Amino acid sequence: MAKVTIYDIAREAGVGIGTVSRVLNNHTSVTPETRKRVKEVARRLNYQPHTYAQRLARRQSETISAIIPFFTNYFFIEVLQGVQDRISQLGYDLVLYGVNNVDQVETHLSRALQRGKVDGILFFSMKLPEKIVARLRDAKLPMVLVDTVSPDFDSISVANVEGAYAATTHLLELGHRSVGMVNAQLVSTPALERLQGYRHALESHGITYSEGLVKTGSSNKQDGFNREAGYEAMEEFIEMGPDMPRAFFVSSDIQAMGAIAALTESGLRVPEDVAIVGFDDIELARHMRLTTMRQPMYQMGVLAIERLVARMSNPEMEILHTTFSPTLIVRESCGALRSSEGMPSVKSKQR
Amino acid sequence: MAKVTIYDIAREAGVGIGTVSRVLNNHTSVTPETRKRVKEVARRLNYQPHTYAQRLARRQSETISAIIPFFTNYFFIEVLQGVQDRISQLGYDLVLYGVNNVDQVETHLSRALQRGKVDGILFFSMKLPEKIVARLRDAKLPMVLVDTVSPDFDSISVANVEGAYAATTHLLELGHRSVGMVNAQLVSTPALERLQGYRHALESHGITYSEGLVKTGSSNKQDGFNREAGYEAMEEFIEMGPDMPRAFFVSSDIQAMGAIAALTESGLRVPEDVAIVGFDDIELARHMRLTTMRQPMYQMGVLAIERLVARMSNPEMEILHTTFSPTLIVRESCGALRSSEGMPSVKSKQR
DNA sequence: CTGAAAGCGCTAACAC
DNA sequence: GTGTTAGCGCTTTCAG
Repeated sequence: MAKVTIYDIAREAGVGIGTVSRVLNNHTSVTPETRKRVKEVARRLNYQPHTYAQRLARRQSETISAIIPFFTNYFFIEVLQGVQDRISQLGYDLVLYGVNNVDQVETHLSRALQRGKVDGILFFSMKLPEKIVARLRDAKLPMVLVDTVSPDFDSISVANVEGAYAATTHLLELGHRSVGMVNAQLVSTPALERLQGYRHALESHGITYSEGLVKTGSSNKQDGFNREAGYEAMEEFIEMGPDMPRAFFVSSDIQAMGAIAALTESGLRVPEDVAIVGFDDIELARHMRLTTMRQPMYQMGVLAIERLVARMSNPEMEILHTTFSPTLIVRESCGALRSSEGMPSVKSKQR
Repeated sequence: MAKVTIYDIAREAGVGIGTVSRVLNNHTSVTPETRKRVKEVARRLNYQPHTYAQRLARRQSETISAIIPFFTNYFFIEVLQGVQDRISQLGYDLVLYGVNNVDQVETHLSRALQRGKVDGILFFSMKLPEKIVARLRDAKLPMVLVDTVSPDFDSISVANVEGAYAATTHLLELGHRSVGMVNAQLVSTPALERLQGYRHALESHGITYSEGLVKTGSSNKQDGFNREAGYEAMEEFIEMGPDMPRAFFVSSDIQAMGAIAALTESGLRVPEDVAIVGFDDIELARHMRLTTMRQPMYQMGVLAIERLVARMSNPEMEILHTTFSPTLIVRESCGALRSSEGMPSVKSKQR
């Protein structure tokens, strides 16, 4: 590999390195003529600037890091696409710190905090370790939170209350008077907020909220946002027998998968016997024809980068919290669509 | 943020910067005493080395980049976990270039090739642009291919022939004499190899291979590895009427999803009427109870990094191609499990 | 406009 | 052992 430096160019073009630097960085005040000559030589020599020499001299890294839990799966992958697209348009590099378990959060954050390494951080879907907050603040490193919130930093998230309200309302407007909820553990903020939205929807339709109609299941992996928990919760509902609601708002699509499995195994059909609305719109949801609340993941990623860049260029900017409204995606699981085909599930046809 | 440099430390500790550098880099030949003192001061001043100054001086980036198609979704996410875990153990940074469409491949590759930027590249699941090969070779930048192959570079991939053979054999051993295949476009190497394995399996069981029993569908997005193509292919089979095979090897899980939908919509049940075996073991497969060939994705990621690091430290090393054997995961879609046992519980199906 | 020179912060070769 | 001195390759004053 040619190890061409600006000195080589300077020599060849018969100018000083300062001038070379100027034309390469599109600075003003260089004669069109010399500019042309330098550019010409640079191309001929196949010059490439050395990334780290630039970063050192410019005192900025032109890179952004993302600390992201791998286990959120589809959500993160979609958001990441938005992040990636925007970031590369802006000419930044993305260094990824994927977190497989909570212990890695601190390690990775520390690395990202290494002096000069990154110009900004995106922190995803996890609660920010308290001990880090202080370090972060006096490191003065711009950071924006995605899918999680803290008063100290900018954030991009989803309107959970509103989304749950819309989901529940949809079921109500379909004529259901008894709507249950399969929720995740209340230690999780999204779970809490979605419960709120569910409850509000009920009440503003003149229906009394009842604790007995909200179940969580015991599997607490990922705060209950998992398939088993959904399965277990629905099993409990099924045990209620005839009193069981015929419509459910489930706090995540992945739980809805479990819930539907439980239903199917008990000979209950979706949506003929039971209507389901989920939350997230993971890829699975489309295949399963699940009605659900979609989060604008790609846009969230794009905005996250834009917000971060904005803060980088103006650290004194007021802290901004943006929430996106999820959209109701009507498919078949809620029964709103009249369909002769039913749900294309392997199991639903086996019985 | 404290902008502490080794000069500050040197002054405070009453030594030269050389000495400071030595103790910080755990070099030999420093009196235990001064070593202790320097470390002490460094900690007190909360010193952090400047990443890019180090990289410039050391002439190595301690970072690896991955160029990876986002659209392979689940596969890539799993592999990435292995990559991430191993990479951070080794103390490297991962810069990610996610590709959303083919045009980005070259852009991203060029960026990764920027002088000094990375010590090595991981290139995933896509065919390497010819024009790049040359540049890559004389950039002398170590690169390993994952899930794709080229004679010029190390690679980690999956034994497609073998996997397809195993899948087909499984169906054959279940008693099926007529086994069809839903394949992807033959322009894709994996598709070609999987066809080979299918054919070999047939022939070594004394069954004549027939072209009429292999269908692809017309949707050519991602070389036919998509849901619609699977759906279309299966529709064609269904039109065969009574001559239609009752068992199918499908070249990817995502196609299998489409195929199953087509079957279900025609009133055919899986596995009672038709047996299906897929390939990949994406997350969806578990939920759909799809029998399939699992690729050891996490390990592939780990090995990819190890291979890359090996090559970085020894560029003259002979080029190595490693193929992993996929494992047959028996679930319900193939009919091997007796349905009289009832539906397995959700939990028992978890990995 | 442009050349020379002084850093950016660290590593490493070289004397003492 | 340890201080000194060159770089690493580029950006950015500062004179002219």
